[in-house]
Amino acid sequence: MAAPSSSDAERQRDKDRTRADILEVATREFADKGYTGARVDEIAERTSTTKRMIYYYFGGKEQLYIAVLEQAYLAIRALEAELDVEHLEPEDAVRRLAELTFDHHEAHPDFIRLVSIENIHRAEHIARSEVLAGLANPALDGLTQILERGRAAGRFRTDVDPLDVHMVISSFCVFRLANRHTFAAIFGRDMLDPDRREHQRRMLGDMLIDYLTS
Amino acid sequence: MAAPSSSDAERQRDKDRTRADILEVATREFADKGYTGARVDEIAERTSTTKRMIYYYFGGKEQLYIAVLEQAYLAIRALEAELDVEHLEPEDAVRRLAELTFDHHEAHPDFIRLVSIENIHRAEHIARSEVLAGLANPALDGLTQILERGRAAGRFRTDVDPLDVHMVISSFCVFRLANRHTFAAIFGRDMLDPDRREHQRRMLGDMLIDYLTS
DNA sequence: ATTAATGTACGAACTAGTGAGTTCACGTTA
DNA sequence: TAACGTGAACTCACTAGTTCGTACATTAAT
Repeated sequence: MAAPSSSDAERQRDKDRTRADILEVATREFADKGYTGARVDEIAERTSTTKRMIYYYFGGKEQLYIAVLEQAYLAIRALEAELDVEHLEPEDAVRRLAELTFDHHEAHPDFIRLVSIENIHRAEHIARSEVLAGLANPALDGLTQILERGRAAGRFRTDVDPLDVHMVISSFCVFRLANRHTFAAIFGRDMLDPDRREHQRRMLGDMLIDYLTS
Repeated sequence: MAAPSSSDAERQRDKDRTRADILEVATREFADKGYTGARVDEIAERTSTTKRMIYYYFGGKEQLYIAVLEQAYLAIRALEAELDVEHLEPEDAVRRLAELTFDHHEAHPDFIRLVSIENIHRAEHIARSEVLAGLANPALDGLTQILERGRAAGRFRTDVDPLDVHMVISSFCVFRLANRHTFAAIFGRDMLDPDRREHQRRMLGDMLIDYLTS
């Protein structure tokens, strides 16, 4: 993607590439083991560079973790910004938004894990990040407009708050991934089973529409 | 409660009490810091006994953690077993069950945290526990009967699976607690705000009924 | 030549787990 | 009844191994 200043073959010294490499490996390690469980030495070993570079570029374990969080949130937000549901009827727009979130979360399990991990730590690292504290959410803005249109058309109930609806969608989509393992251990059912996927996806949309139009 | 063989004042040597004491402190520490973040020394210090006793009674950090999980799940299940909604109309029963779950989760944040933590670890400890692997769920049994009654009476849609409904209820109730911190950091809203509690509680019930009867 | 980038080796602090010995309650025996 | 034996419950100090972070040396680029 990015054109290196030097030729392709020998890119031994490449600040951006080294940083990106560290960040990618670190994301996997943190998502896999949690903040406390992650090992700086382990990250260093899986990188094409050394531990020294982690401290050189990021400063320390915690700052590296915050950088991982920032990158993950920004990437997700960038994807969300692309969804446009403005042109659809309110009902279809809600359903489409829910389904996009559904697909979206399923496609990014590492992000869900990072969020879970960050919640265990009471979001202390997000709070410490200037980038993330109060980061806007495009999906929520879209939802707000949809609900307003539906309400204006007299088709949606009037006592709904966008953030509450967002919460319902998120909770359903996040739960399937975040609680997958205990759910399977206790109930013996994999919530990500492809055979039940379509049913669950439609169920979420149905539920939202039934509620909003009741 | 339990009558000690010796007099009340000096119960220096009490196997059950020591074990229970360790387990209670350990529950707090694990729920607070996660499995990896929890420190055996810290648990020992907050206990009225010593670290050596933890190893004496439980064997090690991991076995102690599993014992904590087992106790937490059994306590929750015992509470759930008490709820009886058999006598209610299907609609009221569903709503009541959802509201009980709602209250229940809110009242046991440590349990929710332990579940989150266990999911980060891919439920490997639950899988290792003979007590927990495949533990029955009274709430789910109740729900199954309610849905059958509703369906038999021609009032509920026929394509609903009890476990899917359970999933909807759990996801909503768990999300409020489990993702409270990142949600607050990003959106600036505390999902446990008492002012919005009733609205959320009713919303969950409405959504379920609207969906089931549509 | 100067500086940015990188590699290696090491250390201070921490952490789970253990070795070895002590205290207490209680039953047995002289 | 008093000395003794016994095993469970308990204390303290220690160790082997890990983990984050850094001092110092080295290489490449301008």
